[in-house]
Order: sequence, then structure tokens, then C-alpha cells
Amino acid sequence: MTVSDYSPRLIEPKWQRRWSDARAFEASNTSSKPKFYALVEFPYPSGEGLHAGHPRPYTAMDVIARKRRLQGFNVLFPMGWDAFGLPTENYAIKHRIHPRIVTERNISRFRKQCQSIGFSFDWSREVDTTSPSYYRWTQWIFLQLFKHGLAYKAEIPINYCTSCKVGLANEEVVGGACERCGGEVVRRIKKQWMLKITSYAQTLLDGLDTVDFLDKIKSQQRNWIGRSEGASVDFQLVSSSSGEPLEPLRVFTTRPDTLFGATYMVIAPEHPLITNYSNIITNLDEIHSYIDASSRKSDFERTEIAKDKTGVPVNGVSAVNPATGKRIPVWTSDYVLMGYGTGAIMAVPGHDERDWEFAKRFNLPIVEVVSGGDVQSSAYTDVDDGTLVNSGFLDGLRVADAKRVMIDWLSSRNLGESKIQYKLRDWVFSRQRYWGEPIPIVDCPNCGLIPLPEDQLPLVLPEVDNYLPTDAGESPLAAMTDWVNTTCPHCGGPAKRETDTMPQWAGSSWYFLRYMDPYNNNQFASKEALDYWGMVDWYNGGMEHTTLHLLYSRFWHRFLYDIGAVPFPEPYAKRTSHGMILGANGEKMSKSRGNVVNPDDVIAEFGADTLRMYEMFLGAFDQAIPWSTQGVAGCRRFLDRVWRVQQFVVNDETIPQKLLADVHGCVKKVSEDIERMKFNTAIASMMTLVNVIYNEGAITRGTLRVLLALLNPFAPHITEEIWELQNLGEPIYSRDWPQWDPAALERDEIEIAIQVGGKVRGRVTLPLNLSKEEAERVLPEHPAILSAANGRTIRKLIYVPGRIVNLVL
RNA sequence: GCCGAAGUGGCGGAAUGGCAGACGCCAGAGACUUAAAAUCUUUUGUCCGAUAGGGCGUGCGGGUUCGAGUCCCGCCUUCGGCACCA
Repeated sequence: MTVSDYSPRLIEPKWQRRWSDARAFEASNTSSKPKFYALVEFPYPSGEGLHAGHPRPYTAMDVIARKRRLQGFNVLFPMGWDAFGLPTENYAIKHRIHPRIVTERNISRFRKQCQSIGFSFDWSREVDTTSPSYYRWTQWIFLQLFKHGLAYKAEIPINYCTSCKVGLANEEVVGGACERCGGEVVRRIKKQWMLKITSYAQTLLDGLDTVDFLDKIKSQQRNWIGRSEGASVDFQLVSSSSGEPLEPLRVFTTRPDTLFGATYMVIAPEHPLITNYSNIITNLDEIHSYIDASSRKSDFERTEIAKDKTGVPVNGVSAVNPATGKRIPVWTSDYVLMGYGTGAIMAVPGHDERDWEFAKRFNLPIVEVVSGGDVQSSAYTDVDDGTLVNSGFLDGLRVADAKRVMIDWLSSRNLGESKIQYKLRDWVFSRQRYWGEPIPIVDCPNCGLIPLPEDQLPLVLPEVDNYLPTDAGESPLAAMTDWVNTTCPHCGGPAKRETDTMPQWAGSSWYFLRYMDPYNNNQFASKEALDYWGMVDWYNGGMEHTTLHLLYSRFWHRFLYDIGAVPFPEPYAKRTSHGMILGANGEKMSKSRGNVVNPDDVIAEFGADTLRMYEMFLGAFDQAIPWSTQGVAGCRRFLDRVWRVQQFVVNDETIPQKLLADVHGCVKKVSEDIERMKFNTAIASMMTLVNVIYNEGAITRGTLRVLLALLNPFAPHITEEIWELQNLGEPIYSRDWPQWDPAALERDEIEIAIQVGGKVRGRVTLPLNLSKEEAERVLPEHPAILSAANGRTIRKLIYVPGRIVNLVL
């Protein structure tokens, strides 16, 4: 038969309409089928629209979702918009348009683009974090956090972006610069809303053992939470002149075994000790000028000049080493950070590199307490191989034992105890910006911070004239006196609303729950919906969100679990991640580099199915790969070949054994590779099958069915169209995933290689069930073996059934 | 410095310890065509060789093994993350 040309321009919109009309991909909250919840990170709808990187994770999960539907699952595969955020606000400021309008415009562009690629999202469940019916529940969750003491306001030094004029979470500071705009970040003292994620440090760590995340994701989260085991130790402070005892100074150390080697102490420049004892400190001027100098450094500068230690002694105050009983000096230096541990350390220069450098720089005594190195020339830090010396009752013990003995000794004297310390810090939750969720708190001069009653939610963003933050660093909402001035929900007296808004991470911390029940006006999701859908079965997203979104949403979710609002403790059963798509020049795609590929252009030239195929074929899914226009053309060529397979269709259904094995082998390969996210090799195997069909010049209708069903999740439009043209029945999306028959893959005999000393020297066809014993009897006489041996004596013959014959001559 | 991933043709990349380079791109040859494009067939790691065949080949150096891209030891390089975290 003759076949008309493959025309994606015509068939793609046709099938997109059909799917939509048939509600083919809408999930049901009441289904007898097993459920499967597939999730991709919802995008920030920027003004630029989708770029070539977006479709990669979406197509991957679309392939999985479509396969699961064919496998008989009730699949929830939703999409939404993480639409609060700075770029929209900046655009609104520049062009004097309300961010709401910008957001709506961007969303409709993104939605249209996603639909043109043929993703099987359930559009009936779309969510938008900026819609009041959505952020009402973001505010509700915040109120629960507040009521449980996990949201608090604190005057703390924060990372402040001088360009965005907002406070940033530690996670948002990248190399000393603002994660979003690249602007300079300085430290500033400001009263900010904080979320106590640190209370969940251990829970978040333990939860990782219960979920199926890629190892690199788990290790990055563990790293970020940064648990370390050690001891807290109190050092008695005394007045240097009178010897009069002062308050004890508490430190955290991971090396309590080295306590006898602590020859001085160092406190952070911000440590309260300096103010507390200003009356007895004798060099206050010197100290203050040091504090002043170091506070002017940003965090970035502080670490940049890490090589050269600076510091000044705190004269007038001394500490007593509890192990030796000796008086040791107290110093202040910015290599000790106020934000970790207690902001003070015991310095053991013999066995800590930083302390060693500091001691050398300022001529402080270095004492060896663990043998094995030369502490005068460098710090000896090995903990596995060393014995305690110069340490009284610890002498002769190994480091690990000495730690235990010292902790026992300290706790029995009430001088210290074992302690676990985390690097994780509380989450700075305030933004001095307009385009975010208002924080539903009222500040009353009489009652303090009062939560808005829940029936007053959502607290809707008011209209303002100007979206710029004030020069004082206040949110633009602060200028809205009508809105700010309110009454206290508690006493009814005059009070002021909080004018900071929430960070972008708020709305994305729970959005997967809203998809389960997006129109519920009474709860963020009903108990039935939560019970039915449960954990997200498979969540794919970017590595860049591992310590931000992924950690934050696990924290919120675990909190919701603890207050009984959700029935399962971890949100995501499985988490995978994709590699970035780079520009053709191997660099990150960006407007400034001019290497951005717009999916619309690819669709216009080649079609959506080609775009999808190429995104899945270009390489290993978890690796960054440069875009190649020629590679795209190759995928289009493959689809053209699939289209022309129609000319080979025969009515005879008998298939030769060899071809049968190829077909079943392909079903197995594609089925298994999709589960492992080895999309490139799944496609390669389908290409091979099509090549075989071309060589045969014939394909049965049964084989065509199998081929189209396997290819359908990758290229859904063309496969449905051929299916329809060939009258193969109800559309593929309503059918079953093909099964493979292991029996069809079995062969009686197989050709294997003959190696001589590991080098291939011949081939031999043998029965597959030839046993080892039989082989050792028969093979030395086999002509193919004798020819490979080429007259030399066979000293040893290794036969691996179905694999190899190796001769040692 | 620490944690993680990776290094294979001209290119993107395949290979449960068992035939390295599947599949695709690029390039070459042929068929079809007045011609070109498209399509179909075919060649394509590298060196020696007319062929048969052989040598060399998975970042580098060792090792284990009948057999190593794969496992072990020691390096080098690249990328991602963390970093004065006591």
C-alpha cells in the first residue's frame, strides 16, 4: 500500500484534542485500580516560557505515567505553577504592571506549551500558588507551625541581598552571592520570621532511611543537616587579676579525648561574653575595633581569607581547663562562628589544623596529647590510629576509647555531657517583598504576636501602588497603612499586620497534597483523598533543589504528620533526578549566552513526538548533555521510518521464530529500561526492532500492535494515529502494556566466542543446555576449538554456558 | 580540604567479570533520479597488510583473574555539592 506523509502538524493537535475531550488522563479519587502518583516539580512560570530543559523531566515522568496507565493503574500525574517570586515582581516594577497580570500571562503561555508537547497531565487538577484559594492553606499551615512554636520572630544576623533588598535563607546564598540575582550578600541584623527546622534535624535524617531516594540525594541531605557527635564541656571562667570565678563558658567539641591538650579558648566576635564582662576586660578598645573590622566582612570574605588567621586576646578573663586545672587564655577570632555550636571553642592546636595555625600565628603553646605525629610541624588529626599521651587518666587509650572515658569523667563531675550537633540552621522565612503570601500574624502592643483566626483566611494581598521595597528594607506592604492598621484578634485594640511575606519555598512545600483534592474549600485536602493517594510514588526533580525545596517540603510534611493533618510521615516514596540540558556549545543554556533552544521551534520544525524522543534519547537521563540539532533530525528520521512501517503490514499472523525473539526481547528491554530510567537504551532497542522489520520487509498486525504500544509513551501522537489508520481498535491509551513471553526468548543453541588467553580467536555454535562436564569432554575435540588452538596443546579449557569458551594453551 | 559522580571512536553514548564501541549523529560508497533532495542498501576505532590475517586500543601506573571498560591499590583530570562547622 502507499502511505501518505507523516505530518505531525496535523495529527498532534488532533490527538491532543481527543485526549482532552475523552478526559483520558484525569485521575479518579475513587477507583478500584491500584493508585500511582507520579510527580514532577511544578515550574516557575517565567516570562521566557519553556526552554529545552523543561521537557526532559516532564517527558520522562510522562513516559512512566503513560506506561503505568497501560499497566492498569489509576495514575495521578498533575501540573501546576509555583508562581510567586522575584522575577515576576521585578518585571512588574519595571513595566508597571500588576504581578497578577504578568503571572496569568506567563501561566497561560506555559500551559499552552506543555499541552503542545502532549504531556498526559491531569489538567483538571492544576494548582497555582498565587491564587488565594491555594495560599489560604499555605497560610493555614504557617499558623499551625506558629501555634506549635515552630515559627518565631528573632533579631538575627541575616544574609541580606543588596540588590533584591531581601533577607535570604542560608540555602539561597551561593558562593557569597544571591542565588537568584547574583547580587552581593551582606550580613545585617533584622527582625525576621524563622522556622525551626532544626527541631526536625534528626527526624529528617532518620526519615531518609525509610525512602527510596538516589544515594547522592540522600548523602547531600545528610551532608547539609551535618550531624556530628561529640560533647559539650564547661570551662570555668575566672577574672585574670583576682582569680574570682565567673560564669562557665560552654563549648562543643568532637574531640573530648584531647581535652588535656586544650591550651587556649576562642570565642566568636559576636559572643555575648564580651559585653557581659566589659567591666573586667582590660583591652576593650582593641577588641571592639576587631569586632568592627570582622563585622564589615561578608561571610564570603570571611571564608575567602580563611588562610590567614586573625584575632585578639580577651584580656582580663581566663578559663580553667577542667582536665589539667590550668588557667588558659581566652581569645576572640572570626574563625569561630557564632552560628554553630555555642560560638566558642576549646582550642587544641596539636590536633586541629585551624587551632594549630592560630597558635603558630600568635605563639600559643602546642601540646601533644595523641601520639603518632609531630605536633610542632603540623596538627596530627588522625583519629583511627593514635594513642593518648600527656593526658593523665587517658594515657595509653585509643582515641575512640578516650572519647568515651572523658565523656563519662565529665558527666560524673557535671562538667559536660555527650552532645550531638547539627550544621542545619533555622529557615529564614521572611521576605521584604510584595509578591508572596502575606504572613497572617498581627502584632499587638498589648498581646504580642497574635495569629489571625483561621476563619479570616485567606489573608489576601492588598493592591499597592508601588511594588518596590522601601529603602529602609521594609516590604512595600508597609506603606499600605489602611491594610497594616488593624485590630488585635485577641483584645480588639489597635494593632499592626505583619508586612513581610513568605519566601517562594512556602507554596511548593506542600503543593503535592493539594493536587489530591484541589477544590476543597474546607481543608487543604480531605482525609479520604489523603488516605487514597498517600505518598507520592515517584518524584523526579533537579539536584539543585535537594537542600532547598526537597528538604523544606519534607520538614513541612513531617510536621503535618506530627499534628495529625496527614496520615503518612514522609511525602515522597522515591526521588530521582535528571541532568541538565546544555546548549549546543556545551555551556548552560541562557539568554546571555545566546544558546537557548525553544521547544516551540523544535515542534514547528519536527513535531512534538520528535522533541520527546530526542529529549529521551540524547543520553543517560541523569547526566548533563549538550543539545544537538542533528541528533533531533535523527529522531525525526526514526519516526518517519516507523510511519512507513505501515507499508509492510501483512495479514498473515505467523512470525518466524527469530523475529518473535526480537519482538519479545524488545518488550522486555523497553519495559525494564523505563523502570530504570534508561530511556536512551529503550529507544535504541525499538530502533533495532524497526531495522529488523525493514530487513524482513514485512510486519504482522500483532507485531505492529506491540511496537506501537511500546513506543506510545514516548511518541503518543504518531502511535495513536497509525493505530487508527490500521484499524487496530480502541485507542492505545485505553489498552494494556505488552507482556513478554520468556519462552519466546529461549533458543536451543547459541553462537559464542572462543577466546585464547582472553582474545577472541573464533566462534562456535553450541546447544544452550550443554553442561559443563559434557563440554569439557566434547569441546577439546571440536573442530572450531582445534582451529582456534592452531595445533598448540590446550592446557585448560574454561566453558561458561551461553557465554564463552576460553582456552589456555 | 571533605562528600558525590564521571573519564570509552570525529561526536552523543552502549556493554549482570565473558565477542568493547549497541543505537544514533557525522562522513564515505552504491541504487533510484535528467539532476538534486528525500528514501533504500552498504562501509565506518586505529595501525600494518592487496587479501587472508595480525598488532594496538575504554584517563595514567600497578595488581587480582583463564578472562578486566567493569573488581582491588596508588595517581591524574573534569563536573556537581559542602566548606575556618570545632
